[in-house]
Amino acid sequence: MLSKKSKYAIIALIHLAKRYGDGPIMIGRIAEDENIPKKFLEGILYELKNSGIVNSHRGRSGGYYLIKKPQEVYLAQIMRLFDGPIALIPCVTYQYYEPCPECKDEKTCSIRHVFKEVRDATVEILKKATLAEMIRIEEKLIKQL
Amino acid sequence: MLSKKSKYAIIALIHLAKRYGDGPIMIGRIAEDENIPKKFLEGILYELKNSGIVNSHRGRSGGYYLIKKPQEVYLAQIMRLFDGPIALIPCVTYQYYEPCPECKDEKTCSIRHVFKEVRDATVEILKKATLAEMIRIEEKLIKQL
DNA sequence: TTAAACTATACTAAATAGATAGACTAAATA
DNA sequence: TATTTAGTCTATCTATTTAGTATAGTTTAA
Repeated sequence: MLSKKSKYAIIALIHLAKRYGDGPIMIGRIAEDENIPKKFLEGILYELKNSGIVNSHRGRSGGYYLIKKPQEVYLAQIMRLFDGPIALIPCVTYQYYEPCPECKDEKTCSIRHVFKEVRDATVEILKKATLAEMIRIEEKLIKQL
Repeated sequence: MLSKKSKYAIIALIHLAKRYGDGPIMIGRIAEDENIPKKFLEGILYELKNSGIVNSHRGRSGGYYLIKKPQEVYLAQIMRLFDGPIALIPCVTYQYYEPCPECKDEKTCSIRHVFKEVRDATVEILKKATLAEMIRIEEKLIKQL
């Protein structure tokens, strides 16, 4: 399951992406608009800042804003930041590789083979899902109502 | 991530599927061959029995055996049994549906839309992955060595 | 100079994961 | 029929993670 941290991060980033170029948005504003506990969101935005996706200004009329372009931030990246690997078993991750302790031979492991397929399919979808694309999808869904 | 329970269940079921029709296999045998803690595996096989995938005989020469055909047991089913829904957010599951508390409008939610795609792609792969198919994949991988 | 807003660390409650313990029941066989 | 073997079933334990709160700052614009 996607953690609340990832979910809130995605929601907050979409919020910022919709206002890309408008200057800093206050944490309290985002928290209220998006129904996210403010204190919790503070920590999330702080991590997003440390990883170079957003930036902030302090003090009065401060807030957070996106520094990457909305079409350059994709969900896979955000999820990896907060939840770690996207793969469902550690032996098919690139960045967090670990062998399965009970595995007899990784090269012939059918479980690994299937979960690698799952991982590849998932990553393909989550790399296409940029913030810009998320906004586009929402607009499309609204039109269809 | 896949839980150890699901992983061990899949391994044990593949073990039984390879010996389908050979009569009961002891828990201790499976545990030793597959490097799974025996007591832990007991509980797992017990759950698999209660959900009608395997059956068992007690006493001397007892053990577990598959009652469903290897081509009728697929990974999605095993994972749902031990780990719950395959979807990454509860608003796109069929069997465990729950609305996201922070969601403003489910019908136009782009996050939901993308994670529904992920879910569908994952389920498609995990439904094809029957025990019979897992054995076939392993054989293919061995030949390729 | 003050209040709004971010920075940083630490803490806690609840849930879950991974496993173990132990008493019990059934079946085979010597 | 006594004994051994192996599954049955419930309970417990411990460590980790998750989700969220608390507190004590520091910056900066108005």
